[in-house]
Amino acid sequence: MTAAIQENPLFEGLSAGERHSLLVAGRLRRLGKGEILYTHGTPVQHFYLVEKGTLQLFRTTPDGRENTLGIATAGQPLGEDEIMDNCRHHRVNARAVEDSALLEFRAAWLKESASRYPAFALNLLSLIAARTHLAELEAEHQATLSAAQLVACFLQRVCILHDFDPRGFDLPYSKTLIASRLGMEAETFSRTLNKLKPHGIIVEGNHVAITNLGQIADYVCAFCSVSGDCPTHHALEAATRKLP
Amino acid sequence: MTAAIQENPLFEGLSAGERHSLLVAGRLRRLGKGEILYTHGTPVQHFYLVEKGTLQLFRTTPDGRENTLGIATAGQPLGEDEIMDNCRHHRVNARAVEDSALLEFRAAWLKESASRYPAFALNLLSLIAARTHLAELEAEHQATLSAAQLVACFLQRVCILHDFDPRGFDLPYSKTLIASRLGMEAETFSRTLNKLKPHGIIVEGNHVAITNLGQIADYVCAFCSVSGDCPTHHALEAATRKLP
DNA sequence: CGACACTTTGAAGACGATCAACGCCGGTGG
DNA sequence: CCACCGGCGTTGATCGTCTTCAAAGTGTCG
Repeated sequence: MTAAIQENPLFEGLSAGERHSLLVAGRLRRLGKGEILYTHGTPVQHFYLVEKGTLQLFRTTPDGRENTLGIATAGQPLGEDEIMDNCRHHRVNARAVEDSALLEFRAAWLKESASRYPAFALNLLSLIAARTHLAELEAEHQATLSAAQLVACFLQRVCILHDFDPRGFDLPYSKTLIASRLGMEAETFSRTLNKLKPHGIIVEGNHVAITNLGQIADYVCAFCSVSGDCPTHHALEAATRKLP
Repeated sequence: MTAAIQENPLFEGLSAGERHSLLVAGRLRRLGKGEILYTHGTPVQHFYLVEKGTLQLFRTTPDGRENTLGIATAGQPLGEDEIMDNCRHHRVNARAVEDSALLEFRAAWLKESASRYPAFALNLLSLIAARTHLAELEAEHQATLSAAQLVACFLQRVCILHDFDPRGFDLPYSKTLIASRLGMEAETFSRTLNKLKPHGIIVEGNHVAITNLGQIADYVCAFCSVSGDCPTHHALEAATRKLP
């Protein structure tokens, strides 16, 4: 049992005993790179917690395009929205983009646990509410920001989410996947990376260096409605201050 | 107390007594056209249910643009995401675009009620999960659909949401507001309306007629990942079948 | 070594934003 | 009663951005 599970905010405020009685219901599930966890249209049977690895959540349109909705890494829940929305069938596909491990629970377990432990229900509500906020923000970004601004915002989030050193880190996923996640073509993404240099982000190959937070704020955050309240940008500023 | 409140899905599965004990905590609040309910940055103090009228939820960016995130009409909850996400301060502004009435509850009431009544907590989870799904879908649409496709999808939703006759109805809000809601310029919106005629939607002035669902499906839904499962499009087909 | 996925670059084209101008309407005030 | 104004909606011309199509370089894995 990794820290990503044990210290998951979903179980905050529960006693060690309660936590244990919830977690024993989970079964370990391993996926190889490229393996499918579930596909659009199949019955919703499980709730998952990612223990290790990376999952791609995506949809396909009738005209054959593939659309990445999310990238789930260690600690992230999977399927909670479909279960709570009383979806019988999956709305998205989930695929491992690298060798991964998940904790698998029956779908009904989630609702039962929410009914039994009010603290768990509130944690779950908090988690889904936060996800809603992110999704709404993303819709706003897609509608108002340029490709380069989207990429800059994404790179900041990646850096914080994976606890990387802002001064230099490697992209944790392929550029193709990131481009798909951002709703742009791989060509546009590639071209865009070079345009970020004058705005405080240097990308060479797979390596990213966030060199000037002030420039990034002027270039991206100034056009986002969250702007001054952006937890990601603040976290980056705090992380940078701690460094020599 | 209107039906929009009494029959709100939020109270489904609760006894009449439980429902009453929840609703007595609400205070009626009236807003005139253009009046502000709350603004970005002010403390989150209340949860609201819209009883009548229309509210615009919007953000402003540092560079002075106004961004409409949502349009809330009768029956819709307001503020539940910010409360459940433990936001202390509002992330958005809310303004009445016409004379409106709301039922106002203390913010803490929402969490207390969710803790006390598991059925209420599950309804709340369901509601927020559905909202998440919509927000994610909207992000996908913004990233992949053209302006004309966005408008066509929106007009279908408006027709179902307000229970209009698909063969002919008037737009319930100003075109400026709709354009802002869809993240496009008013000029683009205006031009776009004329392009929809060959695809099954005729707009003249404020009047909309949805004339050919098959064409709309080919033009919009075929490029959306929900496509065959789209509840809105299905509802429209069902509504059309019932008509002479 | 060869197949194949990933990445990059170039050139052409489509699309939406922007700026500008005008018609329309409802309200205000003289 | 009419002149004026501001908000709204439409239309035209132009421009920048992103997609698309094409081609070639890079890397990995069998």
